[in-house]
Amino acid sequence: MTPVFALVDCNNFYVSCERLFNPSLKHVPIIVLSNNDGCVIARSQEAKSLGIEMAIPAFKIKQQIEQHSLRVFSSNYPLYGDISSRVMATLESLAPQVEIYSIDEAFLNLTGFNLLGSLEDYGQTIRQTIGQHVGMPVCVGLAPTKTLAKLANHAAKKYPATASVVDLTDPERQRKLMAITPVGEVWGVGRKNAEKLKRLGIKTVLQLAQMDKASARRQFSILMVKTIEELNGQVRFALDESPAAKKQLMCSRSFSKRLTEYVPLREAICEFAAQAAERLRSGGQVCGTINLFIRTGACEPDEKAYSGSATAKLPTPGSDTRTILKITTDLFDSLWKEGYRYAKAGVMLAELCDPNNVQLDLFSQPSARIDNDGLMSVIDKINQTGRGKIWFGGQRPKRDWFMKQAHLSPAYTTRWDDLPLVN
DNA sequence: TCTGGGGTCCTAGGACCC
DNA sequence: TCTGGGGTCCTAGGACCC
Repeated sequence: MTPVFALVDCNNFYVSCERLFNPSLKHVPIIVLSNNDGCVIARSQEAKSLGIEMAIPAFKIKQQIEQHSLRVFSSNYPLYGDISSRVMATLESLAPQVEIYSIDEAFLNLTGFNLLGSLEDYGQTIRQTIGQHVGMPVCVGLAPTKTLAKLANHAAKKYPATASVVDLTDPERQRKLMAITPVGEVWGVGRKNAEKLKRLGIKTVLQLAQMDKASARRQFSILMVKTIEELNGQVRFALDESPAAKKQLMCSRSFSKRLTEYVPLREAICEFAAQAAERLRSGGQVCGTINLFIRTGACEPDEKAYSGSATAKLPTPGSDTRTILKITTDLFDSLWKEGYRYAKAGVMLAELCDPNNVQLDLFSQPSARIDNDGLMSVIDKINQTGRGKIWFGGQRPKRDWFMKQAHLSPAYTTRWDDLPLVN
């Protein structure tokens, strides 16, 4: 049976989320900024047409923002996350197998799925259903492999004549599309490898599909070979419905201003460590090691630069904020150096594992293995009803180093006070 | 003044073992 | 003392994704 994968990808996802509850934003140019209002991470079609580039720092386009009355938003992840889960829930009702690939896209496995009409009709059904249930515009690409489905989706976005759905199951159609698509558009071919491929004379996707696999293995990696095979219709990347457990978890931020004093930086680091620990517990995991990094700014060349990183092992894997804070602050004391202007820091929890599957220390007492006094779960429960109700001594949530969010929209769907009103 | 945050996988090279 | 081959494990760095 020929495999059929669909890739459903939301159009300008963050921008579309902002528009859902604010109709005045339709048809006007909008951009959404990264954390700290740093750079552009989403653009409406109108903003793209104005030539606003992806990932450009906001300060560089100040003039364009004023000139074209661009509407600017800070990223609002509680809102985007909630809209995302609604889109995914709708998709789960439309296909037998769904792999949530990112916040705004999902692969469906439609192999052998009994469709009433054509694949293209089903793509339109998906679009209409998500439009009706959530109000989110999406594009759908259909093909025998994930890599080709990605390509089909790209075409559905790029060419209006496709009505946002492209069925790329026909080999002749695959060839035609691959011949006019630059190689850098392929899923898995990034900027570096696209440049390298071009130097080898491979400029289109079709040329990559026809590349000699042995030569691809030599000059790139096994991933490039798999990508070539996928472009030729052979499934090398299967649908993954239940992604593997996380292996590491990070909480890091740039500060809204440089930190030069010991205490505020320590508070920030404690905050990151506590947040990371909370996420660790919410995933039902424990961690074996903790890594801390602190560093100065990268974009001020005349400033004294310092970047420090250190790792420590937990005596036994755990997820207790008290333990994690203690180790993190010890690491901080080993890294801290006076006289620098710190711009960013982060805490990474690694060697994550299932608490029931922990490799025991020969000499550890069972009671010391897992945080079992119940304190953490009580704190988590309380904090679930509103962030930052309870915190530990070293933390100072929402201090002035906290990220800049000058253009934040309301949390329409996740905070009672922000519910939109209908008059 | 101002350039995100959070992940995964692959490879090369070194240490160490037999 | 020198040399060879084969293997594992770990780490750092790089590339990719969104």
